[in-house]
Amino acid sequence: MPGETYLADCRARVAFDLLANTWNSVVLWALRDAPVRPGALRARIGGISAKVLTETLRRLEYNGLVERRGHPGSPPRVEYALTPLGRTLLPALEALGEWGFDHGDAVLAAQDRAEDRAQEAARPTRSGVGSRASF
Amino acid sequence: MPGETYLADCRARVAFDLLANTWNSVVLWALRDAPVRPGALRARIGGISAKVLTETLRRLEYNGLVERRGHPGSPPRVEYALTPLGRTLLPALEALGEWGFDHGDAVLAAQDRAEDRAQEAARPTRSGVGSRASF
DNA sequence: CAGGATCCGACACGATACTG
DNA sequence: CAGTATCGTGTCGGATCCTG
Repeated sequence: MPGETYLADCRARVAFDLLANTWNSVVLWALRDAPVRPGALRARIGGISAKVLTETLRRLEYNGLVERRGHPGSPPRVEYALTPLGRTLLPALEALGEWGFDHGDAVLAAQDRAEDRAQEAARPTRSGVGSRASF
Repeated sequence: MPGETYLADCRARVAFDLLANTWNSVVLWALRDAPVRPGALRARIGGISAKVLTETLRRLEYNGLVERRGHPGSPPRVEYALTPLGRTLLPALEALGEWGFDHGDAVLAAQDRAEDRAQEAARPTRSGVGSRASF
C-alpha cells in the first residue's frame, strides 16, 4: 500500500512524504552542518524526547538520509551524520527554512486572524485568550 | 542562514510544521498553477478522501496559504487558490518536488536495502515480499 | 458536487522507568 | 549517555452516510 499513489507527479511525493511528520525535517536541519551526538541533538532541538529522537533517526536511516557512526561502550560514543544522499536534500530544506524566516510571522498573523474570526463567530463578545491551535 | 541559536522555536519551524502532515504539501503542489475546484483536486491528487481534502484545505486556509472562492448554490461552484502568501512558498516547494524527481529512486532503493537487512536479520532464509513500510 | 457528521483504526508523539 | 520497553493520549487519515 505504500506505493500506489497515482498522482501525476509521483516522485515529488517521495520528498513530501519524507517531511510529512513532525521531526524528520527538524532533525535533518539540525544535522546540516556537521555530525552531532544524540545528546547534543536533543539539546539543540529542544522539546523532543529521547525516544522520539531515536525513532526519528532510525526512520531517517531507513530512508538513507542519515548514517549512524561509532559503537557503544562505556561511555557510549555515537554520532549521526547526513549521508551524501541526505546532503542533496539540504538546498531544498534551507529554502524551506529561509521561507520560514521570511514569512513565518505572516503565517502566525494569519493564524491569529483566523482564530479571531472563529471567536467572534461563536460569540459576539470578545474574550480571546490566545492559545493557538497546532495548525 | 548560518550560525543562529538553534531551534527550540526558530522561524524555520513554522515552515517545517506546515509540511508536517501527509497532505498539506501535496495540496499546495496541486494548486501551484491555478485555482482548482475540489472535485478536480481529488481527481488530480488521487488517493485522498473528500473529508481529508476539505480538512486539509481548511487547515491551509487557517494558515493563510489558501483562499476559498465562490459560494454554494445548485450546483455549488467553489474554487480554491493560493493566496499571495501561499505563492511565496512555491519556490521552496518546487525545490522539494524537484529533489523528489532527482533522488526519489535513491530513497526507494535505500528503503529496499534497509528492508532486506531487516529481513535477513530476522530470518536467515529469504522469503521477502516487498511491502514497504510507510517510512 | 460541496462538505458536514460519525465511527474507527493506526501510529506518531510524550513521559517514565530500566538496561549497558 | 545511548537506547529500549511500556503505557497512554491525541489526532491524522480513511470509509460511510447524509444534506443542500
